[in-house]
Amino acid sequence: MNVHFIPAMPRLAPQSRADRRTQILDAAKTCFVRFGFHNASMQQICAAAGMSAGNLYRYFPSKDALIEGICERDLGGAAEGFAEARRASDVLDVLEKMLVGYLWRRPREDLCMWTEISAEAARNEAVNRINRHIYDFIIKSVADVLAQGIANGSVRKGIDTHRQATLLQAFFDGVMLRRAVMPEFDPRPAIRTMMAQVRGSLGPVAKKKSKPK
Amino acid sequence: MNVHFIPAMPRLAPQSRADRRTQILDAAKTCFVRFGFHNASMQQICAAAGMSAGNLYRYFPSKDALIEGICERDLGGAAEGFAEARRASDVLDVLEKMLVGYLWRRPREDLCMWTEISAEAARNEAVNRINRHIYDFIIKSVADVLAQGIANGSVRKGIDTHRQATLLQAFFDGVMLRRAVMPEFDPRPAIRTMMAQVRGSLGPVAKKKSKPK
DNA sequence: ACAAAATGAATGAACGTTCATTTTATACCG
DNA sequence: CGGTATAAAATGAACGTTCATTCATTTTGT
Repeated sequence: MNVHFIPAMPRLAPQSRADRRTQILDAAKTCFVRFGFHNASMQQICAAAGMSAGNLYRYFPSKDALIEGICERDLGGAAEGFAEARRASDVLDVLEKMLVGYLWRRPREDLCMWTEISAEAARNEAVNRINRHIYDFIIKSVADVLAQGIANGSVRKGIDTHRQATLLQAFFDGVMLRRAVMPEFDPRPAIRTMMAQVRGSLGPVAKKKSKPK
Repeated sequence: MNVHFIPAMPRLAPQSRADRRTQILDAAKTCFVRFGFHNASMQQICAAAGMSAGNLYRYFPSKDALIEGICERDLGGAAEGFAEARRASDVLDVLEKMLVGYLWRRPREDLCMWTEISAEAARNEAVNRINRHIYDFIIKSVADVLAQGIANGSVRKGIDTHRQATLLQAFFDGVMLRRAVMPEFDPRPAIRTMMAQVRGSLGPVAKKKSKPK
């Protein structure tokens, strides 16, 4: 029995492990959207992933871990978007485009998923941490974009970028929730109106009402 | 055994039935907030209501019915608030006060509850109907209040009241969700900033930038 | 005497997770 | 090349709970 020792063989098909994980996350996302986080059973997710329960648990230690996985993946995508936005010449324009991109062009399932996660975050410690992480990232990114706008003249000086980011974030969440609940809701008019108002108060100075120093 | 017949006695302590129902709804609300809709067990709700399971089912036929009951009750409360708002002289002021009232002064548990219901509405037919009913009512009420503002001069003419209502509603939902998830979040600065921007675009005409006809 | 009100143990289904087992793929040796 | 050893990959039945709902029975109020 005793064979030499540690011949070792850390075999594992090079990228196969990552592939399996995305395959599982895709299946989980589908199930969570369709049935909700609590009503989706692991067996359903296993079936959707074309895989046995025992094997799935080799890649994710629990149902909660699946949410974590999904969030991390989506967050990565958002990071790219913001990186582009910071390079734009009119940042309010690009913020509006991003809103439309996430709230309208994205498949509605994603919005349902995020809504689900937000609700879950109100009482699930682990999910709450993830949600805060995402929130902090978005607020920071939007504030950065606005600061960039101030630097390049597309946004008025002296505004509180953090507070404005909070505002836009709340609007985003509200529309997300609405569209998750009402598939027929078209968020584009609301987005256009919202950004028009934001431009009114953030846009480059309209030269008016200056207290002479 | 055969006693006369139908001596009948539709006894039931006059208001007792309604009392029991509110008692149950209060208990259910507490549990839903603390554990979430799916994780709250009927046995917990029964215990909180000080009542056996069998008896509870005499008043509500299912767990879903409890959600319906809670929604209907809260909707009644909101109706009163809007009725007052319509009588105000500065409607934007009163809308801001209502936002603070619902998003800050109200116990956070209510916000958690509504968030829970919204998420559930994304996939539960019955809850979705209720949610739409509430949404329609709020949009209509806010639009009415704005129309009243136009009538009494506190809101600029020519705006699209329905679209503005949609905007405010989305903002409301977003803040609700944020506060449900982050107990320490203080929504008042965001509300103040939001309403300042709304005033900028809806307030009585600031006499400026008029294209001479 | 009687029915409404209330009880709470029982029921049966469903769930997340585990584990003893089998399959698959590769590395090593002759 | 072929055979064997090895461990990773994968299986799926089983486990122990938990839960919404029911119902035979008792209590209460008139």
